[in-house]
Amino acid sequence: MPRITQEQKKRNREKIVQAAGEGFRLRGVGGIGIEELMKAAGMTHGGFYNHFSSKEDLALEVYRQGFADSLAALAAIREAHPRSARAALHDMVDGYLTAEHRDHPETGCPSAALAADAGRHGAAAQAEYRHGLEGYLGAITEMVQDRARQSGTRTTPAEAREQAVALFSQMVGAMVIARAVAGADPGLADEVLTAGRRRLKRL
Amino acid sequence: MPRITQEQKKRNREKIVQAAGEGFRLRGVGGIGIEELMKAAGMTHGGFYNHFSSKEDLALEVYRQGFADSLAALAAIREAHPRSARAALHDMVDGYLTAEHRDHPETGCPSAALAADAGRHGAAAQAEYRHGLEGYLGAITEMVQDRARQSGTRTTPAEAREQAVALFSQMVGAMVIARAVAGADPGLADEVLTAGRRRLKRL
DNA sequence: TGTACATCAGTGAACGCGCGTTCACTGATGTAC
DNA sequence: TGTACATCAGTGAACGCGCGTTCACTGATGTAC
Repeated sequence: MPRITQEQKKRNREKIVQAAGEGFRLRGVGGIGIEELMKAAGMTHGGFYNHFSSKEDLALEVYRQGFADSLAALAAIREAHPRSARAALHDMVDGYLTAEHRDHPETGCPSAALAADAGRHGAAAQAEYRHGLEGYLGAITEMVQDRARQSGTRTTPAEAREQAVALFSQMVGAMVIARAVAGADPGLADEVLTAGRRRLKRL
Repeated sequence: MPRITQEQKKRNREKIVQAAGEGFRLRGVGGIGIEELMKAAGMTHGGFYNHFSSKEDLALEVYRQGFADSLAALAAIREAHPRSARAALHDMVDGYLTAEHRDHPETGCPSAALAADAGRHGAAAQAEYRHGLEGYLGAITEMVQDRARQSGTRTTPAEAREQAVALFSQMVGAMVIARAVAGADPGLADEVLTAGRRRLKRL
């Protein structure tokens, strides 16, 4: 049957990245093989190297796209609250620390699902992760600054940044722990998410 | 040369758990093989199954011992500050969110190094992790209660527990993120740890 | 206390298996004229 | 616009490799008498 259209090739590539985005998040980069990923994308495994030079190369693309998606979602939240960064931040926290997000790592935050992997992989993976995280932290920092401005509080850029970093750390930590115990003790997992939500909204 | 003393067997088992504790934390449970672990413990791989029924069985023992060590370390901190739970909590945070801990996962907190693995492994691993975490959260909750009592603040047990859960989530999240970016951007990693320390000590 | 023997911890080769990657092949697509 | 041919994306078999686990073997230990 091959050869196929250039557009079809592009679509196939996207399907591979999509399948890997979900597979890597669910089971770790090392936890799912290329054969299974390609099957999920609707192809056989041999063609993988027409799209990527290696599995690690695919992982980089997954990080890139994961952060791009997260940033887009954050931008949508901000646009939904043009007058209140405080409301946007609350929405962000409430959307993040949910049972839905906990039970579906495959479509969720790349940091919560892949940060441990990133730390263990090569320099390129760490660089890609760092770049994505920096962008995400930048967006949260802006939200914190906007909130301060809107409430008339005086806040230095360094303070806003520090608050954003701490806020994000807490969201990720609560999600990682909630997922680790979700199977054995859903009540404890809920408690972890609730504690995070309540504390973060008290600011 | 075999057979060996019963005491020697016990010591060999401990060496395997020790090697696995470090290897699993550094590279994940799936990231290091039994042959390499046994070599690090000073043996060849064939004897592994005289001590454990499977690799997963070894992972359970690593969780168990990791939490036991963490709890013991926490108890030591509390004993060093018999009159001030506040000082003990500060010590805990300052000891946890350090570059030293970030750069040495192999001897550090099991949650920061293994929680992502725990969530992906079987029911037994999750149950073991849950049990260890529950014990650790209980100890932190006591410290928060002590602090409230010592400062004359009125705090319900539920509030203390919630604070403990949120506090621990934040410590773990900051460490996971700091480790993910440490190789690519040590400055950012430091910033994450510092933001966590400052925010947690402001309570 | 001394002797005979059953036990069993560590050794190292072997097992089946799945992994990431390579490759010869196919035939529709893209292109040069 | 039509024709001839080079390109190349997907296929499926094959590669070497490392994994978790098993096993026959060895010989010092533990035990029964």
